[in-house]
Amino acid sequence: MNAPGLRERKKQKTRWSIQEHALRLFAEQGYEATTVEQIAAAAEVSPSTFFRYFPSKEDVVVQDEYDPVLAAALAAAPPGLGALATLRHAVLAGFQSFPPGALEKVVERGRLALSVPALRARTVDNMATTVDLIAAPLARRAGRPPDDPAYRVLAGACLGAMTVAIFEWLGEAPKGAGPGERIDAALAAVEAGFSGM
Amino acid sequence: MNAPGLRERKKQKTRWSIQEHALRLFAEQGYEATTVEQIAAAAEVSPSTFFRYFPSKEDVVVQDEYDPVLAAALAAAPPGLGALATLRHAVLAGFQSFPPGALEKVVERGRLALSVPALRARTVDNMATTVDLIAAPLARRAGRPPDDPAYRVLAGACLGAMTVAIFEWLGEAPKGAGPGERIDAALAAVEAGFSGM
DNA sequence: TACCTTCTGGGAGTTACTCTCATTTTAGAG
DNA sequence: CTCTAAAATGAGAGTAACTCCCAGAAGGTA
Repeated sequence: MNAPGLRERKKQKTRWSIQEHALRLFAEQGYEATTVEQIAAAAEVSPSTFFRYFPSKEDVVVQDEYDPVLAAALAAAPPGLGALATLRHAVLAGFQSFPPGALEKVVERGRLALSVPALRARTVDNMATTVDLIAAPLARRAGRPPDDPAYRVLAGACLGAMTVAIFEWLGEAPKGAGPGERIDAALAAVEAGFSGM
Repeated sequence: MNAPGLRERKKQKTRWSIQEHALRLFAEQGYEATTVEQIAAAAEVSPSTFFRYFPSKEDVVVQDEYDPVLAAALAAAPPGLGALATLRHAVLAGFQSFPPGALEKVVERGRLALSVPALRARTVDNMATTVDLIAAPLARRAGRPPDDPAYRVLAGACLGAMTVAIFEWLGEAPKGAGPGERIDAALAAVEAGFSGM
């Protein structure tokens, strides 16, 4: 019944406008040198409205769009695989569900998040909260309680490896392997117990 | 020649006083409800002085005392071991160099850092910056360049596993295995490639 | 048209943090 | 002990992120 009404469309537009202007200003002047007031002025809203759309200045950059994707991919992974194989399968599937053009934006935001300490902290912390998201379904598949410490440790190790792989990729010139392959290689190394190192 | 002079001793005392009063107030009223002004007043210094000793309110709680310990232990580890075995050895040695009474304070600060989002983010981010610290000496031992991506991924995986193990330990009642054993078990699982899971 | 809900803007207030400058305190030399 | 240079402190003003509150505008409905 709901073709989203004018109200909803306007809100979407406002949100998008705030974010676009913010990222542009961050790129031009740097994150800390850009004030919320400037962003609000550029997006033609009041500072009050800015904080209604984003609870903090950091949230304009940092947001978890990948968690639901990963959760869905984990749920859809074929049965009968080990925990690490399941995760590898899900991560690859999740990456393939991404439109190819979206990568540039991800890279830009990622680089920003990497270079500004406050943003990096938030980003890494988000990953830490993803531990449950990964550990619970993997444990369930194995017939273990969803908060099984062993599976949480496994999830932590995989997230740590993936985080480093992504940061490594972001820190490079855009040649060489894409993020999907990097992450898969990292998980493969975990699966092998880093044998030979 | 240097029995630390009066000046240095006084500074140490001031620093300690600020931190003690801060942690007490945080425990009594909560982190966010405690203002820097209150801490400064309790420690009988001016707010200016507070910021001379701690660059931010967060830094009163979050600080890296373990990195140098771990670095030293890594340097002192016996040669001939694989990367993961070296790390396990170093971590255990590092823990054993801790006075046993220090644990309670670590636990208190750890619980605080775990429950306040801003502190948790800082804590986790600190761990992320430890990747180099671990990866470089391990890579060198293997005759690889210190920024070898494979060793950075290994370090990331180990840090992820250790972080989860510590958080798991902090979240529990103080029964059961201590932090050293937890971390060692986590690293053992990594070394085994989480076989059987 | 009239009404109700939701969104917006503006203003006042709090707090973390920075910078500057005058004053005090300490260390060491004569 | 005294004088001087260096270091530490305190006080004040200023900025920016955020919060709360309230009045008015815009969207949806009868």
